[in-house]
Amino acid sequence: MGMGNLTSTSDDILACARSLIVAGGYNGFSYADIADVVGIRKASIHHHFPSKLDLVRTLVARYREEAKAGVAKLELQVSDPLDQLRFYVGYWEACIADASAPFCVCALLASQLPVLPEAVGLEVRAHFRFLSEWLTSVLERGMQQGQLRLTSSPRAEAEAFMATVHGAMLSARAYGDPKIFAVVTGQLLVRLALRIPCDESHEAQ
Amino acid sequence: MGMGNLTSTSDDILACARSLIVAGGYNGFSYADIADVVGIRKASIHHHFPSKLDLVRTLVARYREEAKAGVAKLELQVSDPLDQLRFYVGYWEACIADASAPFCVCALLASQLPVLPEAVGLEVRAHFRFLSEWLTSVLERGMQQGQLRLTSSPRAEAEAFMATVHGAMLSARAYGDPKIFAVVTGQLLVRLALRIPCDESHEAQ
DNA sequence: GACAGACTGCCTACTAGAAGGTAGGTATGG
DNA sequence: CCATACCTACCTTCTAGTAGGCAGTCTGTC
Repeated sequence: MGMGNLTSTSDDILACARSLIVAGGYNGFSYADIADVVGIRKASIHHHFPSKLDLVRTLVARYREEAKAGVAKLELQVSDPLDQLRFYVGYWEACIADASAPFCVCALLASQLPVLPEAVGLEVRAHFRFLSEWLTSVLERGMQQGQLRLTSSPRAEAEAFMATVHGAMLSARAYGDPKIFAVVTGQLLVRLALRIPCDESHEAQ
Repeated sequence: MGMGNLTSTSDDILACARSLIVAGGYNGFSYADIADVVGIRKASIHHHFPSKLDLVRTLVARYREEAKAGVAKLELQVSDPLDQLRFYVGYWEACIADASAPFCVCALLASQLPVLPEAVGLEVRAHFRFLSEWLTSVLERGMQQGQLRLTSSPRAEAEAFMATVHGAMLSARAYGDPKIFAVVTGQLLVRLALRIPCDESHEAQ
């Protein structure tokens, strides 16, 4: 077929697999699960993605592309470094609140890295590096503009930022309470913004 | 048999299952995997733990007991709140560095909570609550003693602390580099300790 | 102290179902 | 006519879990 459907079957498969991975990781779903949801047969999935490895590698690669596109768009639309961080955190806050995608695919897969096919592991690692580098650049710029005050190097602070966001996703899931994500990440932002002078003592949400 | 072996077979099974879960989660291992490592047959594992649910529930329950015992011991041996946090972080730093247990069992299981048997999920959630409450009490005491200066409530700060530690485990695994854990958690401790006055500007590692 | 019975730990052998994957067919449309 | 998309039917291997046997060990009773 010459395409035409705005959402092709292979897109449906990828979207379904993504949400299944977000729920239970690489070994937490099967082709049968996808077939049930998408409404096709197992064999048809193999037509689009010969092996599970192909499916997940493609899925993560696409996820990374979307992340890169999202960041690029953010860089264009929002110039203020602190606002960029706010936007990034707010994006996840919304995803977690409406349960549409309550976890980062790569963060979840990273937790099971030892049992992942190597090709997938490499994609996952690449996402971490990308995110870390972007956050580093944002923090660096915020520092140079005197808007953010860091207590250690931009790189180290970026790693801490990323780790805290991932940990906040985990806690929100563990407690079954989306609000905990905002509680944790809110402090992150306040802490970075607070450091403008060293005068009055704000109280964080 | 009247016991006697310091390490019984069921202990071996639990220890093996724990390390397999740390590597790949609930669906990342099978009875066959355990049988291979422990050197018994699959059916013998069912003799000790009728179902996988039994095995993992027991394993997590024991893990929680160990954690509680560890914290109780820490409370006895170390009185200084900041030192307690240092010790806690140092414990994990060592586990990650020597790859003996490079992830918290409950943190890993929490990431797959949606596909976990409910009984296991409840144990996992209970661990998060326990850890959060302990950290809250430590931060609260440190604040009262004027040793730690918090920017938000002890509870919120405890959640952020826990999230950052878990996220640091994840990053260490994603990068395949134990050092990243220390880089992230080091800032956590410095930040809490730094806040004694609001005078000079230290530069963290 | 001998002995039956129960219990424990582990075994071989098996099951039903689910896993990922293949072979080969059919309908459709450029 | 050929490629795409999907199908039915099948295969192999792995999955958790079961049935039943066998050797040792602990216990109570004579």
